[in-house]
Amino acid sequence: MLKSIARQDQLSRGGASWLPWPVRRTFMAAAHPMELRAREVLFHAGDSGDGCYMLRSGAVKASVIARDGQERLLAVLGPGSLIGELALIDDEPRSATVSALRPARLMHIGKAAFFRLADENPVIYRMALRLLSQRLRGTNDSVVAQGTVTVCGRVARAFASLAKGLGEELEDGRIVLSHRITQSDIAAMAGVARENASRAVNELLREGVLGRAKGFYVIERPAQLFDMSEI
Amino acid sequence: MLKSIARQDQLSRGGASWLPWPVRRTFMAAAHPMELRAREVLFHAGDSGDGCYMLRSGAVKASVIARDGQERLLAVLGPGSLIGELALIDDEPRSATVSALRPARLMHIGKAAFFRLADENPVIYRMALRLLSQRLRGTNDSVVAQGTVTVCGRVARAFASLAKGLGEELEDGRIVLSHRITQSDIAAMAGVARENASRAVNELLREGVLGRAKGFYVIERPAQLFDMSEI
DNA sequence: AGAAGTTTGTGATATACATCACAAAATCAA
DNA sequence: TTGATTTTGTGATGTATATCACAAACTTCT
Repeated sequence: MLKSIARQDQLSRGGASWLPWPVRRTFMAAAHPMELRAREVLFHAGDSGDGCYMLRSGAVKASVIARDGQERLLAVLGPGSLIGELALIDDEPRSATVSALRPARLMHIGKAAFFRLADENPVIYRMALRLLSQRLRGTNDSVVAQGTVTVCGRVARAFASLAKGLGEELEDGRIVLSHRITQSDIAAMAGVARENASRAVNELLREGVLGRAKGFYVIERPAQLFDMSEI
Repeated sequence: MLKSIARQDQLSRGGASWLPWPVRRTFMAAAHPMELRAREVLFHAGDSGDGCYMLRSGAVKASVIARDGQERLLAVLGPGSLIGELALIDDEPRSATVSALRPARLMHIGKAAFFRLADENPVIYRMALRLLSQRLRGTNDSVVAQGTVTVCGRVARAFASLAKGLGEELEDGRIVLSHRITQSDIAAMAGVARENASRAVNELLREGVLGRAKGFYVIERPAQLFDMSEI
């Protein structure tokens, strides 16, 4: 029997599930359901954006294209994740491109509705602050890691991030990433060349930290992986 | 005559100055003034923290020590900046060490007081969300820059960040960093070796983007510097 | 099933950057 | 001032990682 990581650790996915039930219902009532086909783009970096999204099912990635044309994956997000909240809050353009890795169902909530609800229920503001706060801790860590951690460590971090975003924990503690992930994705998350991501992944497989099952990556020893990811 | 960059662009410093005046007065009434001597530590990464601080005068740095012992500067902050808001919001330990670069005056506001005031004045929540949102955009950019931008570009980014944190704009548009900054600081901000920071700084001086006056760095061509800092 | 496309593995080479070493210059302390 | 300390500049060398090249192993499509 599978238990989503998100269930234990909602915050890391930015889920709204822990909002008090009445608030949550009002919130959902103000939101509109929508769907994305695989590879469909939700929005592009630079777009002006009204509102944010909550991912109900499926998986999406947030990425930016650097000046030199390289794509860098900022995150791979699974069910429960809040998406596009930056533009909602500060009226600046979308900071990243978000697209579906596989068919996805989302709820959209507009800016006006969001702030109206939040003004009535400050718990929503608190939730949003916590979420951004957690994300900021994560990116701060990434900045430091990028400069001090070796390729293999950064690849380990990429897997740790994937585990948080879309991992499902088995009873024995192992974590399955039930989505086909290419080494190019890993490379784009870790910020390394694809060839070196390949070597690092094999290193992790050889060490037994990582495994494969039915074409999916499995984190065999989460504790060790997370430890490698520490800065 | 000097004009602080913060005056034009409060948000980038996280200043609360644009809060409606009545709210601002209530806010300040709930806060306690305090001082730091040069080099004094406000808090260490890992400390538990109650409340946050607003920098009234002076300058502080936020840094983390990576696993390998390297110090990485996340930011150098000037008057108007909000400090320590992450631990305030999410009850986790302090994410970085903050210490004074020179004598500093701050206001401290406790967690309970902050949330009481914010519940009464949602504009405070909105301000805090905007602030975190802006910071998140900044760190996201840093992550991408770290992986795709060359040493000289990252050093340019460090200067751009310093300009936002404690720059003062002259009438002619140049920006003075009225604080003694060592190349080691630059290196720690850019995430490069000190020797290479030295070479990059001299490159920028040679190109005329950067200059020196009375021992302080001057950004001679801000537009060009900011352009170099784009990802 | 077979062709076409994509992903992966791996050696060889190139390169940006770190590290080392040390002297010159600037700053600080008495 | 003058010695001590910190900061800076710059060559020489080392190393991790990017880049190139190409074949093998998978997927996907019809």
